[in-house]
Amino acid sequence: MSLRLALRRARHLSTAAAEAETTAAKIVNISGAKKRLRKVYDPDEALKVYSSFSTADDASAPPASARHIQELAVRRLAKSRRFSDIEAFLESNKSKPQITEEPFVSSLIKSYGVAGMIDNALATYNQMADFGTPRSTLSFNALLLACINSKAYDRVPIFFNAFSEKFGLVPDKFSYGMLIKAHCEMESPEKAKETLSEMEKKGVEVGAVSFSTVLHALYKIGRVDEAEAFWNEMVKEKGIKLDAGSYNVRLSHIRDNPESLKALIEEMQNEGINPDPISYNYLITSYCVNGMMNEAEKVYADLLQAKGVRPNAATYRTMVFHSCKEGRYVKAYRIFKLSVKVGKIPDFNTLKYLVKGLTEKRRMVEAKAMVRTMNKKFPPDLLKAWEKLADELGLTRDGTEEAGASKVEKAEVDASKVEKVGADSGVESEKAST
DNA sequence: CGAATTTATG
Repeated sequence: MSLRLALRRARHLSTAAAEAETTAAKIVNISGAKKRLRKVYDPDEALKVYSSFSTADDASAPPASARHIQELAVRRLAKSRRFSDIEAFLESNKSKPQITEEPFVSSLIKSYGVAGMIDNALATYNQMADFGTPRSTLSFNALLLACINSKAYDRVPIFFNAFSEKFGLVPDKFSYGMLIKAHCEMESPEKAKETLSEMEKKGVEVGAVSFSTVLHALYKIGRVDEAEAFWNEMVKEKGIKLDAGSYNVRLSHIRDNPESLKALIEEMQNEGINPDPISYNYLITSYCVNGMMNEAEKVYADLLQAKGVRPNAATYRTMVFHSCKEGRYVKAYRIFKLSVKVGKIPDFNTLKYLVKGLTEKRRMVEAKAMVRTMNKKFPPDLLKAWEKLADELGLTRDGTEEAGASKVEKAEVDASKVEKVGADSGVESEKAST
């Protein structure tokens, strides 16, 4: 008997070891690396995943995916403010043979942008002559994007003019799109509008994105009348092709009136444009803050049934928060469970609100289940605060591992029930017992 | 698979 057990255990251990070895040392497969990076929050681990992957295949893999993984790793490092590591890592790529390929250099430039290191991005762009890398709008746009990601908006028009002239590059709709974004961020919609006219003059297509960027900027600085006139001008006179994003900009500025929101969503459907999750989130939020929880729930329920649209993480967060606010904690808990199932879990503060509410309502089973679930799901930086919260609420015992402890706790709960028949505040006795 | 846009922080 014990031999069989031992054998089984040995086999189990060896598979586990083999698995650990494959994940740590070699990830040949790209989607595997991506999956793993999404879960790995330690920047060193992220770097290891990236380098094991990038050394594993030099030329064979689709380079676009590899570059995406590089940006993910840089993002993780930047979050921990490990800028010298980022520099060392990205600079080391400059000795690789692919440095003569423009997409490869562009990826380095964009990665520096993601890290907020705009001077390194610019230096890399200037080095391209030394590398012998050809220039096109690809690297030009990468540099502009790096400025935007670094929030160095004032540099965008400077680089835009200087480098397009110096290297004889013809800006495309993406270049112009980023120039427009920069002007909008610097609160000068006039210049953004001028850029739009320049695009028309040069025969570059003005699409929904560029248009929506300017529209949003106008609303944001409170020029509502001008925004509406701009919509009429561009849509009715110039026949711009709209998308859900354009309508979402308008929806975002109808806050207090759920009926108007609903009407505008119907209008977009009549125009043949499908509302996206963001559109529905505006409607749901508006119902919630105007005390129309049942209507909000109906939109949410329809969204779960609908084909082609899914609730996103913000949908679950809004529904959980406002259900809690209305005291509907069990309903909120059900929504939370679904969000876990689909991997779109609300943020820490929302879940804090929920677990506190469940505890106050004496829904201990649900509260403890929640603590256990999130112990597995939260990244390390949030896990500490979560464990502290669970401790304060007296939820650290999960009631299954230690039978004795859970019995004692159960007895205490029952006692408090008997003590205060009809009273609904069990919070104090809970605090006292911990 | 991807270049530029748009939510809510209660």
